[in-house]
Amino acid sequence: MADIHPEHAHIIEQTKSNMPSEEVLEKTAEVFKVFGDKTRIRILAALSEGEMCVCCICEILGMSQSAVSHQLSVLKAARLIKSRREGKQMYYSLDDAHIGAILCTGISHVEED
Amino acid sequence: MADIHPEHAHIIEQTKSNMPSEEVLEKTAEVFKVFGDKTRIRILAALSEGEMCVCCICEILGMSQSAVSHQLSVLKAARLIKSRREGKQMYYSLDDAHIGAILCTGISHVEED
DNA sequence: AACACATATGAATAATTGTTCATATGTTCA
DNA sequence: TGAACATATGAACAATTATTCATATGTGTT
Repeated sequence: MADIHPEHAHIIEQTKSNMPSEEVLEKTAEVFKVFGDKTRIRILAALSEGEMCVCCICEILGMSQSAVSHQLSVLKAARLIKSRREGKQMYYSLDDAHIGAILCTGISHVEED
Repeated sequence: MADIHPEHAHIIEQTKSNMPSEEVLEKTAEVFKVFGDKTRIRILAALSEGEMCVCCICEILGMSQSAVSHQLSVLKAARLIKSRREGKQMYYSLDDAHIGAILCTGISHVEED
């Protein structure tokens, strides 16, 4: 690590004190990490159309029930989606409006340019 | 994969046709994946305070020059940051306002609740 | 040109992670 | 209760990735 130049000391201190806490940054990275997988993004994109059962998600993604279910549990653990049982089927949906907003922001960023 | 129930066929088709293209979803996941690492989030959070040289980033994060430089190159390849040389030093900054906005959205989501 | 400084990069390693396969759990219906 | 259906989950494997170490590249100074 290079030495600290005296003229940098100020900006270093100021930046450190303005940054969010390590805990917040860590949790933020964890949230983005969950968004950072193609299968999970596809699931979220499907659910942004409305609540859906597991077999529909499998069909839309063209993936195995097991693979989808594993990813649903990752999404649920991160509180990006919630579930509701109706008879034999489980219906999943986005946990709150925030999730759809984050997804849209990311998609917009990609679509622009 | 479970069979498709006739009453689900409609929602499956409709959802499929409303979803963004596979290419967009793939790229979106890639962008979020880059946000999905604590070191990179810390770098972005530091840069959201303003442009900064590598040695300052190292000092703020308390990490080795090599580790920081590797992550800077990941961020640059994903066009989340841009760089500018001034003498011996490289100054990095967020690539555009979008990046700060995505970061803020994620942080806000974590901070709320 | 030679040296010191700031940053970048290749190779290696350890850790994390997504999918598959097999099987378990929970629900409905006969 | 037993069979069929829908979903969940544990273990294993392959693939990806973040850091470290060593070294290379690029820039200013003498």
